[in-house]
Formats: sequence, C-alpha cells, structure tokens
Amino acid sequence: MAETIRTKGTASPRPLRRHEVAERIKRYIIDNRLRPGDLLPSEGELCEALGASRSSVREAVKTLDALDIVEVRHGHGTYVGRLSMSALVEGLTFRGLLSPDDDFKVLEELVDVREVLERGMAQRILDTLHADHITALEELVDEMEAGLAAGQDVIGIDRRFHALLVEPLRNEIISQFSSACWDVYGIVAPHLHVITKQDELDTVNAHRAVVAAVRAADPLAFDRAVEAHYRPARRRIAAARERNAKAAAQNGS
Amino acid sequence: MAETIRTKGTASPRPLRRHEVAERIKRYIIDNRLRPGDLLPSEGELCEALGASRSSVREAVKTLDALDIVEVRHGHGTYVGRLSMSALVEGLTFRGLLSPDDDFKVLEELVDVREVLERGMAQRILDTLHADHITALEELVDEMEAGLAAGQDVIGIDRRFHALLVEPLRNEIISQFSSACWDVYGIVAPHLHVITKQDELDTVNAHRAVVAAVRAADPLAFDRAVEAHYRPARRRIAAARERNAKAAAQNGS
DNA sequence: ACTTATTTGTTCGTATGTATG
DNA sequence: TCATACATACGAACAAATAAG
Repeated sequence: MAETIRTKGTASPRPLRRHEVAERIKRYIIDNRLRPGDLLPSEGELCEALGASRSSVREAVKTLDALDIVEVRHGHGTYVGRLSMSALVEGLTFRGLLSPDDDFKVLEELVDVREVLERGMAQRILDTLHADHITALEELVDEMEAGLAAGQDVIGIDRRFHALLVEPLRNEIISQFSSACWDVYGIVAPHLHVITKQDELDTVNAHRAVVAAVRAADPLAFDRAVEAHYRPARRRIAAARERNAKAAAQNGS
Repeated sequence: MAETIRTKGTASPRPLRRHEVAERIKRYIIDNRLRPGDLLPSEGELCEALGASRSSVREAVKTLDALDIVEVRHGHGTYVGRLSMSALVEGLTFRGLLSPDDDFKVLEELVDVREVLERGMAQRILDTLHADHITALEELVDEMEAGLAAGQDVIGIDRRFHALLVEPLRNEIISQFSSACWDVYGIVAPHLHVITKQDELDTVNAHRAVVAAVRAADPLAFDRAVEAHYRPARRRIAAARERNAKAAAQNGS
C-alpha cells in the first residue's frame, strides 16, 4: 500500500533530516540575499525543492521561527524574520521562572548586566552623545517625574531613557541585548514581587545625576551616577529575598 | 503523570494550538521543579495529557529544543535542556552571515561587546580576583606564547583566558553572553577572511599587560590594557573591509 | 456578501531508525 | 537474537485564516 520511497541508489546514508532542511532554508535566504520581511517559498514548494515531507519541513520552519530567523503567518506565508533576540528573552525568562534554589539570582544578574554595559560604555557614550540627545534625556526625566506625581507607571519611560543612552553607539547587539535584559526583568520581577512603587523618587534623582554627568562630560561622575542608579534595584531584590526566606522558614517549621 | 499536566479543569473552546502546548510543557517543568537533564514524558504521554496530536506536540517540542529549554535525544527521550545561549549564537551567526550591506558590522559589534563587558567589570574584577586566579591567568599567557612559537592554534587558550577573567563575578548571564559572542566571532570571522596569524605576538603582550594590571590592582592600567588588547582585532576587521571593498570595486567595474 | 484559490494549522495512520535489556 | 520503548519520518486528509475576484 504505502509506496516506500527508498531512493537509495546513490543517496546519502540518511535521506534528509530536520536539521538539514533548516540549514538549507538558511542557505536559501543567504544565497538569495533576502532581507527581513521578504517572502519565502510555501511549505509545498519547500517540500518539493528539498525532497522532504511536509512534516519535516514544518518542524524545521518551527525551529527557525523560534529563533526569529523566519516568521510564519497563518494563511499568509512564511517570511524572513526580524532577527531579534526574542529567543534570548524567552530562554532567560524561563530560566528566571525556573531556578528553584535561588529565585533572585537571575534578577541580580540582569541588573549587573545593565550596569556593566553602561559603565563599560561610559567614555564612548560621553564622546558620542550630542546636545540634542542630552536634551531628550532631560525631557524624559521631566516626563518621568511628572508621571510619577500623577501616579502613572513610569517603567516605560525608564526603559526609553536607557535605550536612548545606549543608542548613539550604533551597536545593534548591545542595544538589543540591553533591551532584552530589560524585557526579562519586567517579566520575572513581578512574579517574585520585587516591583514596588516606593523609592521611585530616588530613581528620578538618580537619572538626573546621570544626565548631569553626561552634560558635564565627566566620566567619573557618570560612573558614580550609574552605580548609584542601580543601587535601589539591588536593595529591592535583597529585600524581596529576605521576605521570601522568612516565608519559607515559617512554612517549613 | 498524565493528570498532573492538566491545569485546566474545563476543556478549552479551541482544541489546542502549538504555542499552547509549548507553554504547558514549560509550566509542567516549572511546576514539577525539574532540573536540566531530567526526563520529560514521552511524546505519546504528552499527546494524551495535553489532548493534542503527535505532530502538534512534536512541533512544540522542536521550538523548545531550539531555545535549549528541552533537549531531544533520538531513541532516548526528551529531557530538560541546559538553558544555554545556543539560540543566541545561532541567531547572531545567521545575522553575521546574512548582512549584505556591511558584512563586517557584526564583527565590529562583537568586539565592542566583549570590550565593553570587560571594561565595565574592571573594578569588580579587580576586587574579586584572587592570587590563584591571577596565577592561572599568567600560566595561560605562558601557554599561549609557547603554543604560538610552536605554530599551534592559540585561539582556544585566548578564549579560556577571557572566560577566566570574567568567571569570578559568578554571573552566569554575562559569562554565557561573552562566551556566545566569542562563538559567533569564531564562526563568522573565517567566512570573511578576517583571521590572520600576523599580530598574535602583539596579542600575547596585550594579555601580559592585562595580567600585570590585575596583579597591581590598578583600574586605570586595566582599562588601558583591555582597550589595547582589542585594538589589533579592530585593525584586522578594518583591513579586511578595505580588501573587500577593493575587490567589490574591481568586480563592479 | 459570496466564492474560490492559496497558505498555514491540525490530525491520523504507518513505517523506519535508534537505544536498552 | 529478539522484544520493547522511544524518537524520526512520510503522506494524506481536513480545518482555519487570508486575499482576490
């Protein structure tokens, strides 16, 4: 009944694996100089072109979709992906939600990463940041203060501030990685009840100090300001950890 | 086993989508406190427990496999993954091989990232690095010099040096990210003929200067040494870019 | 508003390759 | 060698989303 397709005449030892299909799709994109957003052949065409079954092609496409190398739209087609770091965000988020021994390790590490990136770029930020950028940073701080007074959620502004701080470097990887760390923090922190609205006033002042250091083009002041900026976040994490430890002790006794 | 997966008492209106299957597998891992390497239910059990077909479960598992959240071993079973940054490596590698406008942008950015990380951690590296670590660093430089004299490939030693430099921070994300950037560089650079064996002698001296600065616990010297260390890499990339531009001009005329 | 064609999403049945005992 | 359990792979059929006429 089933016409078993042996085709083993001179074929490779293994017919075709999922991984090979994925590799050949990537090669197709590279060789044809496709750009993010460009349309790829349909599943049926890929099956015929690669000599693989639809199931194998689909599984291969799904792995590429998870890496944002391709983007699949139902009823539409398959396109070249945006090459974002969405996979990193999902992976780190899962790690943060998983870790059973120390739930707060990942959060501390994320704060570390952002601080290290900004302190490590200090000199280059001061060299490349121009007047209009600094003005934009200052406006964001003003907006943050006003929003805070009105009881609004200022995390979005905070995020834009740091993205703008890193942006003039024109380094896509650093910008996206920093942004990814922010995403993960925003997802994981609420689950561990780290987010509080207390010391956001301190945060505004910390941002002001950063802007002042940038305007003065003072590397040492910038370094100190950035360090001071991340201190409250570390304190919140430590406080949440202690709360958690106490709750666990009560629960265990 | 089957019942423990179900988190919904009532059946969902739509049967089940691939994405939902993936989310529920992740929840299963988190809720059951599984650790990397632990065995997951087989495909058949997942199908029954989640009420999904084999294909849907397989495609969902493949997306999680791409993120290293699970790890599938043929004929063995499906296990919780190592949560590495393999997805980031694959994504960045593809981006580096793709970029048509400026092939060398990604390489420059990768060098930037590594330099920014090490310079940003300068103070903390000096604070936490102990005598035995410094000795190990020095031995690696000696080994590098000896290997270079024997005409061996010292890139592995170079890699270990920087991993050791970052290691005492005990920050998994930074260590893995730095390592991932190194991986990508090692894959992409040969494709663009950036790797040369010329100025490896300079590299050895640059490493010696870094070690000396660490031993002296001198932040400023450390900063200068790290910057000097990455300078040859930037020069190689710029040289390769010029070569490429000339070749393109000849080809186009 | 309706139909039709195209494309991806989902499911089932079957056969094959791989590792364990 | 055989049996078992697992993932891998193929192919066919139908459902759902989208676009164009």
